[in-house]
Amino acid sequence: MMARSVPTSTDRAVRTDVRRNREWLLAAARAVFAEKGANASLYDVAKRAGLGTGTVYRHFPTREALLEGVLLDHFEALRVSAVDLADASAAPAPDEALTEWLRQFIVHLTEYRGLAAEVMSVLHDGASSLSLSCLEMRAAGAALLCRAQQSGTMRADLDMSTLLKLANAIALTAEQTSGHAAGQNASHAADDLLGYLLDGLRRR
Amino acid sequence: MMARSVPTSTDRAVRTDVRRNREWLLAAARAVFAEKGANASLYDVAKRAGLGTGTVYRHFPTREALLEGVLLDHFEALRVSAVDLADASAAPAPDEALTEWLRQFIVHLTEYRGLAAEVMSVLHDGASSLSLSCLEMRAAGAALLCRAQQSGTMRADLDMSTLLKLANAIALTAEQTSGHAAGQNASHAADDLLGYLLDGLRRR
DNA sequence: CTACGATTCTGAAGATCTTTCCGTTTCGGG
DNA sequence: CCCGAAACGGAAAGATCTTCAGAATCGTAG
Repeated sequence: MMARSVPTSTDRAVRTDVRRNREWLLAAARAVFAEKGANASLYDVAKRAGLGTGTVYRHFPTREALLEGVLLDHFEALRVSAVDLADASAAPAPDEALTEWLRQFIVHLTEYRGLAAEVMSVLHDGASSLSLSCLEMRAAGAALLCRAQQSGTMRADLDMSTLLKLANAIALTAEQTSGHAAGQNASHAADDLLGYLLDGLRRR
Repeated sequence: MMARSVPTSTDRAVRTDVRRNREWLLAAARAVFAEKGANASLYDVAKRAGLGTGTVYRHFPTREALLEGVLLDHFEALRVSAVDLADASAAPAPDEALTEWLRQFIVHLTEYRGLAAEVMSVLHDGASSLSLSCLEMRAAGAALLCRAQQSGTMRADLDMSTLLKLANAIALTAEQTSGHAAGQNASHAADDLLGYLLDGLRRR
Protein backbone atom coordinates (compact mmCIF):
# COMPACT_ATOMS: atom_id res chain seq x y z
CA MET A 1 0.00 0.00 0.00
CA MET A 2 1.23 3.46 -0.82
CA ALA A 3 2.22 5.60 2.11
CA ARG A 4 -0.31 8.17 3.12
CA SER A 5 2.51 10.39 4.35
CA VAL A 6 3.44 11.47 0.84
CA PRO A 7 0.41 13.42 -0.31
CA THR A 8 0.28 14.23 -3.98
CA SER A 9 -1.60 17.06 -5.58
CA THR A 10 -4.69 14.87 -5.95
CA ASP A 11 -4.42 13.24 -2.56
CA ARG A 12 -4.39 15.95 0.06
CA ALA A 13 -5.92 16.06 3.50
CA VAL A 14 -9.33 17.69 3.32
CA ARG A 15 -9.33 20.87 5.31
CA THR A 16 -11.62 20.82 8.31
CA ASP A 17 -13.31 24.08 7.35
CA VAL A 18 -14.05 22.73 3.90
CA ARG A 19 -15.85 19.72 5.28
CA ARG A 20 -17.62 21.88 7.82
CA ASN A 21 -18.77 24.39 5.21
CA ARG A 22 -20.04 21.59 3.01
CA GLU A 23 -22.17 20.31 5.88
CA TRP A 24 -23.41 23.81 6.62
CA LEU A 25 -24.38 24.25 3.00
CA LEU A 26 -26.28 20.97 2.86
CA ALA A 27 -28.08 21.79 6.10
CA ALA A 28 -28.94 25.25 4.82
CA ALA A 29 -30.15 23.83 1.52
CA ARG A 30 -32.40 21.35 3.29
CA ALA A 31 -33.86 24.11 5.44
CA VAL A 32 -34.36 26.57 2.60
CA PHE A 33 -35.77 23.95 0.22
CA ALA A 34 -38.22 22.83 2.88
CA GLU A 35 -39.29 26.42 3.46
CA LYS A 36 -39.34 27.87 -0.04
CA GLY A 37 -39.41 24.82 -2.29
CA ALA A 38 -36.67 23.21 -4.33
CA ASN A 39 -36.39 26.27 -6.58
CA ALA A 40 -35.24 28.59 -3.82
CA SER A 41 -32.43 30.93 -4.78
CA LEU A 42 -28.90 29.79 -4.10
CA TYR A 43 -28.26 33.19 -2.59
CA ASP A 44 -30.74 32.30 0.14
CA VAL A 45 -28.92 29.05 0.74
CA ALA A 46 -25.59 30.85 1.04
CA LYS A 47 -27.04 33.45 3.39
CA ARG A 48 -28.64 30.82 5.61
CA ALA A 49 -25.30 28.99 5.76
CA GLY A 50 -23.51 32.22 6.64
CA LEU A 51 -21.30 31.88 3.56
CA GLY A 52 -20.81 33.69 0.27
CA THR A 53 -22.47 32.66 -2.95
CA GLY A 54 -19.10 31.80 -4.43
CA THR A 55 -18.64 29.14 -1.77
CA VAL A 56 -21.84 27.45 -2.84
CA TYR A 57 -20.44 27.12 -6.34
CA ARG A 58 -17.08 25.93 -5.07
CA HIS A 59 -18.78 22.99 -3.40
CA PHE A 60 -21.61 22.41 -5.85
CA PRO A 61 -20.78 23.60 -9.37
CA THR A 62 -24.39 23.51 -10.48
CA ARG A 63 -27.81 23.65 -8.93
CA GLU A 64 -28.19 20.03 -9.88
CA ALA A 65 -25.10 19.12 -7.87
CA LEU A 66 -26.51 20.75 -4.76
CA LEU A 67 -29.78 18.95 -5.27
CA GLU A 68 -27.88 15.71 -5.57
CA GLY A 69 -26.08 16.41 -2.32
CA VAL A 70 -29.39 16.93 -0.57
CA LEU A 71 -30.96 13.87 -2.17
CA LEU A 72 -28.17 11.40 -1.46
CA ASP A 73 -29.49 10.75 2.03
CA HIS A 74 -32.97 10.22 0.68
CA PHE A 75 -31.75 7.74 -1.90
CA GLU A 76 -29.72 5.90 0.71
CA ALA A 77 -32.71 5.74 3.04
CA LEU A 78 -34.79 4.30 0.22
CA ARG A 79 -32.12 1.78 -0.60
CA VAL A 80 -31.94 0.62 3.01
CA SER A 81 -35.70 0.47 3.19
CA ALA A 82 -35.84 -1.66 0.04
CA VAL A 83 -33.30 -4.07 1.47
CA ASP A 84 -35.27 -4.32 4.71
CA LEU A 85 -38.53 -4.91 2.90
CA ALA A 86 -36.92 -7.62 0.79
CA ASP A 87 -35.55 -9.44 3.82
CA ALA A 88 -37.24 -12.79 3.64
CA SER A 89 -37.29 -13.40 7.38
CA ALA A 90 -39.35 -10.52 8.67
CA ALA A 91 -40.63 -8.94 5.47
CA PRO A 92 -44.27 -8.61 4.46
CA ALA A 93 -45.58 -10.33 1.39
CA PRO A 94 -43.80 -9.34 -1.87
CA ASP A 95 -46.76 -7.37 -3.14
CA GLU A 96 -47.17 -5.41 0.07
CA ALA A 97 -43.45 -4.80 0.31
CA LEU A 98 -43.34 -3.24 -3.13
CA THR A 99 -46.40 -1.13 -2.40
CA GLU A 100 -44.93 0.15 0.82
CA TRP A 101 -41.63 0.97 -0.83
CA LEU A 102 -43.28 2.95 -3.61
CA ARG A 103 -45.28 4.79 -1.00
CA GLN A 104 -42.05 5.80 0.70
CA PHE A 105 -40.50 6.78 -2.63
CA ILE A 106 -43.35 9.17 -3.25
CA VAL A 107 -43.16 10.59 0.27
CA HIS A 108 -39.50 11.43 -0.28
CA LEU A 109 -40.24 13.08 -3.62
CA THR A 110 -42.95 15.27 -2.17
CA GLU A 111 -40.77 16.41 0.73
CA TYR A 112 -39.99 19.75 -0.86
CA ARG A 113 -42.26 21.64 -3.22
CA GLY A 114 -40.95 21.34 -6.75
CA LEU A 115 -38.65 18.47 -5.93
CA ALA A 116 -40.55 15.91 -7.97
CA ALA A 117 -40.29 18.10 -11.05
CA GLU A 118 -36.57 18.64 -10.55
CA VAL A 119 -35.92 14.96 -10.04
CA MET A 120 -38.06 14.16 -13.04
CA SER A 121 -36.10 16.41 -15.34
CA VAL A 122 -32.81 14.97 -14.22
CA LEU A 123 -33.46 11.36 -13.27
CA HIS A 124 -33.87 10.08 -16.79
CA ASP A 125 -30.80 11.59 -18.40
CA GLY A 126 -28.60 8.59 -17.71
CA ALA A 127 -25.48 10.72 -17.89
CA SER A 128 -26.47 12.99 -15.05
CA SER A 129 -24.71 12.42 -11.76
CA LEU A 130 -28.03 12.34 -9.97
CA SER A 131 -28.98 9.45 -12.18
CA LEU A 132 -25.83 7.59 -11.17
CA SER A 133 -26.18 8.35 -7.49
CA CYS A 134 -29.48 6.58 -7.29
CA LEU A 135 -28.41 3.46 -9.14
CA GLU A 136 -28.08 1.46 -5.93
CA MET A 137 -31.48 2.58 -4.79
CA ARG A 138 -32.93 1.53 -8.13
CA ALA A 139 -31.23 -1.84 -7.91
CA ALA A 140 -32.59 -2.45 -4.42
CA GLY A 141 -36.05 -1.41 -5.52
CA ALA A 142 -35.80 -3.60 -8.61
CA ALA A 143 -35.29 -6.59 -6.33
CA LEU A 144 -38.65 -5.82 -4.73
CA LEU A 145 -40.30 -5.61 -8.12
CA CYS A 146 -38.71 -8.86 -9.20
CA ARG A 147 -39.92 -10.62 -6.07
CA ALA A 148 -43.44 -9.36 -6.63
CA GLN A 149 -43.34 -10.53 -10.22
CA GLN A 150 -42.04 -13.97 -9.29
CA SER A 151 -44.71 -14.33 -6.64
CA GLY A 152 -47.18 -13.80 -9.45
CA THR A 153 -48.98 -10.70 -8.24
CA MET A 154 -47.33 -8.18 -10.54
CA ARG A 155 -47.25 -8.13 -14.31
CA ALA A 156 -44.13 -9.64 -15.80
CA ASP A 157 -43.93 -7.03 -18.57
CA LEU A 158 -42.99 -4.17 -16.29
CA ASP A 159 -39.51 -2.81 -15.82
CA MET A 160 -38.13 -0.77 -12.96
CA SER A 161 -37.61 2.25 -15.16
CA THR A 162 -41.25 2.47 -16.12
CA LEU A 163 -42.37 1.84 -12.57
CA LEU A 164 -40.26 4.69 -11.23
CA LYS A 165 -41.50 6.99 -13.95
CA LEU A 166 -45.07 6.23 -13.00
CA ALA A 167 -44.33 6.72 -9.31
CA ASN A 168 -42.66 9.99 -10.17
CA ALA A 169 -45.71 11.05 -12.13
CA ILE A 170 -47.90 10.28 -9.14
CA ALA A 171 -45.68 12.27 -6.82
CA LEU A 172 -45.93 15.17 -9.21
CA THR A 173 -49.70 14.93 -9.37
CA ALA A 174 -50.10 14.57 -5.64
CA GLU A 175 -47.98 17.63 -5.05
CA GLN A 176 -50.09 19.73 -7.39
CA THR A 177 -53.34 18.29 -6.11
CA SER A 178 -52.79 19.14 -2.48
CA GLY A 179 -52.25 22.81 -3.22
CA HIS A 180 -49.71 24.54 -1.04
CA ALA A 181 -50.28 22.55 2.11
CA ALA A 182 -47.58 19.91 2.11
CA GLY A 183 -47.77 16.86 4.32
CA GLN A 184 -50.78 14.73 5.03
CA ASN A 185 -52.83 16.00 2.12
CA ALA A 186 -50.18 15.20 -0.42
CA SER A 187 -49.54 11.81 1.13
CA HIS A 188 -53.21 10.94 1.14
CA ALA A 189 -53.72 11.98 -2.46
CA ALA A 190 -50.61 10.07 -3.46
CA ASP A 191 -51.81 6.93 -1.68
CA ASP A 192 -55.06 6.99 -3.60
CA LEU A 193 -53.35 7.47 -6.93
CA LEU A 194 -50.76 4.83 -6.17
CA GLY A 195 -53.55 2.44 -5.28
CA TYR A 196 -55.18 3.00 -8.65
CA LEU A 197 -51.91 2.54 -10.46
CA LEU A 198 -50.89 -0.66 -8.69
CA ASP A 199 -54.27 -2.19 -9.40
CA GLY A 200 -53.43 -1.70 -13.03
CA LEU A 201 -49.98 -3.19 -12.68
CA ARG A 202 -51.16 -6.38 -11.02
CA ARG A 203 -51.87 -9.55 -12.84
CA ARG A 204 -55.45 -10.15 -13.72
CA MET B 1 -80.29 47.17 -29.01
CA MET B 2 -77.99 49.96 -28.02
CA ALA B 3 -76.56 51.95 -30.85
CA ARG B 4 -73.00 51.12 -31.68
CA SER B 5 -72.54 54.72 -32.79
CA VAL B 6 -72.31 55.99 -29.23
CA PRO B 7 -69.21 54.38 -27.87
CA THR B 8 -68.63 54.69 -24.15
CA SER B 9 -65.29 54.49 -22.41
CA THR B 10 -65.70 50.76 -21.93
CA ASP B 11 -67.17 50.08 -25.33
CA ARG B 12 -64.81 51.46 -27.85
CA ALA B 13 -63.86 50.18 -31.23
CA VAL B 14 -60.73 48.09 -30.96
CA ARG B 15 -57.95 49.73 -32.84
CA THR B 16 -56.81 47.79 -35.86
CA ASP B 17 -53.17 47.94 -34.83
CA VAL B 18 -54.02 46.55 -31.42
CA ARG B 19 -55.70 43.52 -32.88
CA ARG B 20 -52.92 43.11 -35.40
CA ASN B 21 -50.22 43.31 -32.73
CA ARG B 22 -52.05 40.76 -30.63
CA GLU B 23 -52.05 38.34 -33.55
CA TRP B 24 -48.38 39.02 -34.24
CA LEU B 25 -47.57 38.32 -30.61
CA LEU B 26 -49.48 35.04 -30.58
CA ALA B 27 -47.83 33.94 -33.81
CA ALA B 28 -44.43 34.89 -32.48
CA ALA B 29 -45.10 33.06 -29.21
CA ARG B 30 -46.12 29.92 -31.07
CA ALA B 31 -42.98 30.06 -33.18
CA VAL B 32 -40.63 30.78 -30.30
CA PHE B 33 -42.22 28.22 -27.99
CA ALA B 34 -41.93 25.58 -30.70
CA GLU B 35 -38.31 26.46 -31.24
CA LYS B 36 -37.02 27.07 -27.72
CA GLY B 37 -39.67 25.48 -25.50
CA ALA B 38 -42.42 27.02 -23.45
CA ASN B 39 -39.92 28.72 -21.15
CA ALA B 40 -38.46 30.92 -23.86
CA SER B 41 -37.84 34.50 -22.80
CA LEU B 42 -40.58 37.00 -23.45
CA TYR B 43 -37.92 39.25 -24.91
CA ASP B 44 -37.45 36.70 -27.69
CA VAL B 45 -41.18 36.70 -28.32
CA ALA B 46 -41.24 40.49 -28.53
CA LYS B 47 -38.24 40.56 -30.85
CA ARG B 48 -39.73 37.93 -33.15
CA ALA B 49 -42.97 39.92 -33.27
CA GLY B 50 -41.03 43.09 -34.06
CA LEU B 51 -42.46 44.79 -30.96
CA GLY B 52 -41.15 46.04 -27.63
CA THR B 53 -41.25 43.99 -24.47
CA GLY B 54 -43.68 46.43 -22.92
CA THR B 55 -46.17 45.60 -25.63
CA VAL B 56 -46.11 41.96 -24.65
CA TYR B 57 -47.14 42.95 -21.14
CA ARG B 58 -49.83 45.30 -22.40
CA HIS B 59 -51.54 42.42 -24.19
CA PHE B 60 -50.66 39.62 -21.79
CA PRO B 61 -50.08 40.89 -18.25
CA THR B 62 -48.38 37.68 -17.20
CA ARG B 63 -46.53 34.83 -18.80
CA GLU B 64 -49.49 32.70 -17.87
CA ALA B 65 -51.81 34.93 -19.88
CA LEU B 66 -49.64 34.57 -22.98
CA LEU B 67 -49.57 30.83 -22.51
CA GLU B 68 -53.33 30.86 -22.26
CA GLY B 69 -53.59 32.78 -25.51
CA VAL B 70 -51.45 30.20 -27.24
CA LEU B 71 -53.32 27.27 -25.70
CA LEU B 72 -56.87 28.38 -26.44
CA ASP B 73 -56.78 26.78 -29.87
CA HIS B 74 -55.50 23.54 -28.42
CA PHE B 75 -58.25 23.46 -25.82
CA GLU B 76 -60.86 24.12 -28.45
CA ALA B 77 -59.51 21.34 -30.63
CA LEU B 78 -59.67 18.96 -27.69
CA ARG B 79 -63.21 20.04 -26.89
CA VAL B 80 -64.31 19.38 -30.46
CA SER B 81 -62.54 16.05 -30.43
CA ALA B 82 -64.28 15.06 -27.22
CA VAL B 83 -67.65 15.92 -28.68
CA ASP B 84 -66.89 13.89 -31.79
CA LEU B 85 -65.73 10.91 -29.78
CA ALA B 86 -68.87 11.05 -27.65
CA ASP B 87 -71.14 11.11 -30.69
CA ALA B 88 -73.17 7.96 -30.27
CA SER B 89 -73.69 7.39 -33.98
CA ALA B 90 -70.17 6.97 -35.26
CA ALA B 91 -68.16 6.86 -32.07
CA PRO B 92 -66.04 3.97 -30.85
CA ALA B 93 -66.85 2.19 -27.62
CA PRO B 94 -66.88 4.45 -24.53
CA ASP B 95 -63.69 3.00 -23.16
CA GLU B 96 -61.80 3.38 -26.41
CA ALA B 97 -63.15 6.88 -26.90
CA LEU B 98 -61.84 8.00 -23.53
CA THR B 99 -58.47 6.39 -24.15
CA GLU B 100 -58.15 8.03 -27.51
CA TRP B 101 -59.09 11.41 -26.12
CA LEU B 102 -56.52 11.19 -23.32
CA ARG B 103 -53.95 10.22 -25.89
CA GLN B 104 -54.74 13.36 -27.85
CA PHE B 105 -54.65 15.42 -24.67
CA ILE B 106 -51.12 14.22 -24.00
CA VAL B 107 -50.05 14.87 -27.58
CA HIS B 108 -51.16 18.49 -27.27
CA LEU B 109 -49.33 18.89 -23.97
CA THR B 110 -46.08 17.59 -25.41
CA GLU B 111 -46.24 19.94 -28.38
CA TYR B 112 -43.73 22.39 -26.89
CA ARG B 113 -40.92 21.40 -24.56
CA GLY B 114 -41.77 22.44 -21.02
CA LEU B 115 -45.42 23.00 -21.80
CA ALA B 116 -46.66 20.14 -19.63
CA ALA B 117 -44.75 21.51 -16.65
CA GLU B 118 -46.20 24.98 -17.14
CA VAL B 119 -49.72 23.67 -17.49
CA MET B 120 -49.29 21.40 -14.51
CA SER B 121 -48.19 24.20 -12.24
CA VAL B 122 -51.06 26.41 -13.29
CA LEU B 123 -53.95 24.17 -14.23
CA HIS B 124 -54.93 23.23 -10.71
CA ASP B 125 -55.23 26.65 -9.12
CA GLY B 126 -58.91 26.93 -9.91
CA ALA B 127 -58.66 30.70 -9.84
CA SER B 128 -56.15 30.84 -12.66
CA SER B 129 -57.48 32.06 -15.97
CA LEU B 130 -55.85 29.13 -17.72
CA SER B 131 -57.91 26.88 -15.56
CA LEU B 132 -61.07 28.74 -16.50
CA SER B 133 -60.27 28.87 -20.19
CA CYS B 134 -60.31 25.12 -20.46
CA LEU B 135 -63.57 24.58 -18.61
CA GLU B 136 -65.47 23.69 -21.75
CA MET B 137 -62.83 21.23 -22.79
CA ARG B 138 -62.97 19.67 -19.35
CA ALA B 139 -66.73 19.43 -19.53
CA ALA B 140 -66.60 17.73 -22.91
CA GLY B 141 -63.95 15.34 -21.66
CA ALA B 142 -65.94 14.65 -18.51
CA ALA B 143 -68.77 13.45 -20.69
CA LEU B 144 -66.42 10.84 -22.13
CA LEU B 145 -65.39 9.75 -18.65
CA CYS B 146 -68.99 9.58 -17.54
CA ARG B 147 -69.92 7.44 -20.52
CA ALA B 148 -67.07 5.06 -19.81
CA GLN B 149 -68.13 4.82 -16.19
CA GLN B 150 -71.75 4.14 -17.08
CA SER B 151 -70.75 1.49 -19.55
CA GLY B 152 -69.02 -0.19 -16.62
CA THR B 153 -65.45 -0.23 -17.84
CA MET B 154 -64.10 2.61 -15.73
CA ARG B 155 -64.18 2.91 -11.98
CA ALA B 156 -67.04 5.03 -10.65
CA ASP B 157 -64.91 6.71 -7.98
CA LEU B 158 -62.79 8.71 -10.38
CA ASP B 159 -63.27 12.39 -11.12
CA MET B 160 -62.26 14.38 -14.16
CA SER B 161 -59.92 16.54 -12.15
CA THR B 162 -57.81 13.63 -10.99
CA LEU B 163 -57.84 12.06 -14.43
CA LEU B 164 -56.55 15.22 -16.08
CA LYS B 165 -53.86 15.66 -13.47
CA LEU B 166 -52.67 12.14 -14.08
CA ALA B 167 -52.71 12.61 -17.83
CA ASN B 168 -50.75 15.83 -17.33
CA ALA B 169 -48.21 14.03 -15.17
CA ILE B 170 -47.80 11.35 -17.80
CA ALA B 171 -47.25 13.96 -20.48
CA LEU B 172 -44.60 15.51 -18.32
CA THR B 173 -42.95 12.19 -17.60
CA ALA B 174 -43.00 11.13 -21.22
CA GLU B 175 -41.46 14.41 -22.26
CA GLN B 176 -38.61 14.02 -19.82
CA THR B 177 -38.14 10.37 -20.63
CA SER B 178 -37.74 10.80 -24.35
CA GLY B 179 -34.88 13.23 -23.97
CA HIS B 180 -34.75 16.10 -26.40
CA ALA B 181 -36.26 14.36 -29.39
CA ALA B 182 -39.87 15.44 -29.47
CA GLY B 183 -42.45 13.63 -31.52
CA GLN B 184 -42.80 9.91 -31.96
CA ASN B 185 -40.60 8.98 -29.01
CA ALA B 186 -42.52 11.05 -26.53
CA SER B 187 -45.82 9.83 -27.93
CA HIS B 188 -44.76 6.24 -27.71
CA ALA B 189 -43.50 6.56 -24.14
CA ALA B 190 -46.67 8.36 -23.18
CA ASP B 191 -48.84 5.68 -24.76
CA ASP B 192 -47.13 3.01 -22.69
CA LEU B 193 -47.51 4.91 -19.44
CA LEU B 194 -51.11 5.81 -20.23
CA GLY B 195 -51.86 2.19 -20.95
CA TYR B 196 -50.57 1.08 -17.57
CA LEU B 197 -52.44 3.85 -15.82
CA LEU B 198 -55.76 3.17 -17.52
CA ASP B 199 -55.51 -0.49 -16.64
CA GLY B 200 -55.47 0.64 -13.05
CA LEU B 201 -58.44 2.91 -13.52
CA ARG B 202 -60.65 0.25 -15.05
CA ARG B 203 -63.13 -1.82 -13.17
CA ARG B 204 -62.18 -5.37 -12.31
C1' DC C 1 -57.73 67.27 -44.81
C1' DT C 2 -56.16 68.42 -40.37
C1' DA C 3 -56.07 68.63 -35.40
C1' DC C 4 -56.89 66.56 -31.14
C1' DG C 5 -57.40 63.34 -27.32
C1' DA C 6 -57.01 58.87 -25.91
C1' DT C 7 -54.70 54.81 -26.38
C1' DT C 8 -50.70 52.23 -27.39
C1' DC C 9 -45.80 51.47 -28.06
C1' DT C 10 -41.04 51.73 -26.88
C1' DG C 11 -36.93 50.64 -24.64
C1' DA C 12 -34.42 51.93 -20.70
C1' DA C 13 -34.30 50.97 -15.80
C1' DG C 14 -35.25 48.37 -11.52
C1' DA C 15 -35.55 43.84 -9.49
C1' DT C 16 -34.28 39.14 -8.90
C1' DC C 17 -31.49 35.27 -9.63
C1' DT C 18 -27.46 32.58 -11.57
C1' DT C 19 -22.74 32.26 -12.27
C1' DT C 20 -17.94 33.91 -12.59
C1' DC C 21 -13.78 36.00 -11.00
C1' DC C 22 -10.02 37.68 -8.33
C1' DG C 23 -8.20 40.01 -4.18
C1' DT C 24 -8.17 38.63 0.59
C1' DT C 25 -8.32 35.36 4.24
C1' DT C 26 -7.58 31.02 6.39
C1' DC C 27 -5.69 26.52 7.21
C1' DG C 28 -2.18 23.36 8.60
C1' DG C 29 2.41 21.32 7.64
C1' DG C 30 7.19 22.27 8.44
C1' DC D 1 5.78 31.12 13.79
C1' DC D 2 5.90 31.21 8.75
C1' DC D 3 4.45 30.26 4.21
C1' DG D 4 2.18 28.42 0.17
C1' DA D 5 -1.85 26.41 -1.41
C1' DA D 6 -6.54 26.33 -1.13
C1' DA D 7 -10.82 28.40 0.03
C1' DC D 8 -13.69 32.38 0.91
C1' DG D 9 -16.36 36.65 0.03
C1' DG D 10 -18.84 39.55 -2.44
C1' DA D 11 -18.78 42.56 -6.31
C1' DA D 12 -19.96 42.29 -11.00
C1' DA D 13 -21.60 40.43 -15.37
C1' DG D 14 -25.26 38.11 -17.71
C1' DA D 15 -29.97 36.67 -18.12
C1' DT D 16 -34.77 37.33 -17.51
C1' DC D 17 -39.08 39.44 -15.76
C1' DT D 18 -41.65 43.48 -15.03
C1' DT D 19 -42.68 48.45 -14.76
C1' DC D 20 -43.00 53.11 -16.34
C1' DA D 21 -42.83 57.78 -18.38
C1' DG D 22 -42.26 59.91 -22.58
C1' DA D 23 -42.88 59.35 -27.70
C1' DA D 24 -45.67 57.73 -31.34
C1' DT D 25 -49.92 56.33 -33.39
C1' DC D 26 -54.77 55.73 -34.33
C1' DG D 27 -59.56 57.07 -35.15
C1' DT D 28 -62.76 60.61 -34.90
C1' DA D 29 -64.65 65.11 -35.16
C1' DG D 30 -64.63 69.49 -37.21
